[in-house]
Amino acid sequence: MPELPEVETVRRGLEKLFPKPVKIKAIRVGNKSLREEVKASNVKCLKGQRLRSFGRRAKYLLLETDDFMIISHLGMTGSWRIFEKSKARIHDHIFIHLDSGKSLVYNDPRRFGLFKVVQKEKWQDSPQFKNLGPEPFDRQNFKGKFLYEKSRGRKASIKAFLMDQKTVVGIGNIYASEVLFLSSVRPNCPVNSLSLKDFDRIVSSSRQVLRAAMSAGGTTIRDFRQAGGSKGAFSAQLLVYDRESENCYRCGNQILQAQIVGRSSYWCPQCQK
DNA sequence: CTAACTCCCTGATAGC
DNA sequence: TGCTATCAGGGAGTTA
Repeated sequence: MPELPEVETVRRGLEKLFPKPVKIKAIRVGNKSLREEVKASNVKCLKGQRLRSFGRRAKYLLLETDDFMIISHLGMTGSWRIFEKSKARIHDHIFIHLDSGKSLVYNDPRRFGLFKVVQKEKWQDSPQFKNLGPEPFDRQNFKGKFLYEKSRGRKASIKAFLMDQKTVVGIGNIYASEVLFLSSVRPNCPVNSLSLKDFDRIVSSSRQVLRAAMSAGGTTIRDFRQAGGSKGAFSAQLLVYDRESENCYRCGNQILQAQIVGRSSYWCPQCQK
């Protein structure tokens, strides 16, 4: 569910709701494991800490406290919500009770998400942050030339390449299809056959799509919710994703759908070559 | 190293 | 109505 725009939307929502540090009064975790087990003994150190800032790296949320960093990944169906009164819902797994009386609650039906607490200064040492590519809005490192050079001699499709977090972070299945539509490149095109010019377009389209999606508060197909509970409005602006057999907004041709390396992909056979 | 597959898990939906 | 099969926005582990 959550790609960069969704994670960033949650981050901004939390920042807006907690502009000043808030103290953690208590933390409670459920007994079902997420991607990794969440032990009460590993999170009890958060009691008494103040939540100071909300960051993001790739699709990971970084909740900074006085001495620790909470690393949170939403998997496919994870969400952070703020409640005045904590009335547990099904699939609630983590409750962070704040001094203000509000509670931050993590809900995740499929439990593909991640929640771990590490020493603040060492958060980048976590294995999750090894081998990650550049951020899409890092103009120094994410550019056409970088993708061009990285792709030489490779056989993967451009869609697999773009979704690989070692190439660039934050792009998942929805936005990969959208980016490639804007770039006029078919998702199954082998990366080795693309030119520097193609990659320049792919880079600028990536930023364009991600920026627009963030402005709209992300994309809700089914589960995604902002921290305040609203859905993401970018669903209404999707050009190809989830539009199989519908007409291309640009040329009118039918949008095609196929599995590419195991994921549903959408494209216009007329606009994308 | 790369690339393709499989699995983790629950819920929604389509088809019979 | 009720059953079964398939699919879903991610990522890690295995295999060749």
